[in-house]
Amino acid sequence: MSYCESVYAVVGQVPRGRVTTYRLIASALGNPRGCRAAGNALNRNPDPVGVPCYRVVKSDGTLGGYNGGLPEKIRRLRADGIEVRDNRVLSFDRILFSPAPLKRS
DNA sequence: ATTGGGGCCTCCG
DNA sequence: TCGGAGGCCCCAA
Repeated sequence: MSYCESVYAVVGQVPRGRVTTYRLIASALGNPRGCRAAGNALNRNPDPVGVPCYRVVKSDGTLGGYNGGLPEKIRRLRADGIEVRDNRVLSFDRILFSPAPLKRS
């Protein structure tokens, strides 16, 4: 399983109404420094339906980027009941989700 | 609030 | 195969 695929697998763990960060994803895969690589993987998200990459934000709670455009990312988050203001997720510390470590094969 | 430097991975020549 | 560029980042100044 490629790095990209494992990234998608981890993102799949994030429940509705919660968010996670690029950093946490990289950590779950065993390397906290791979955060940028994780972002790179999500950038070319092959399956926007099965992989809700809009639930992934920066480690400081700001939104980060989105292939479909930020407005779209915000809309999707709101649809999940998450409030966004000034490019930042509200109550970030309360809805932050830490993915379980994933073993790579 | 900005900025520069660092590090991980994938794609393309 | 090898090398370089770039990406939805992070953190210390």
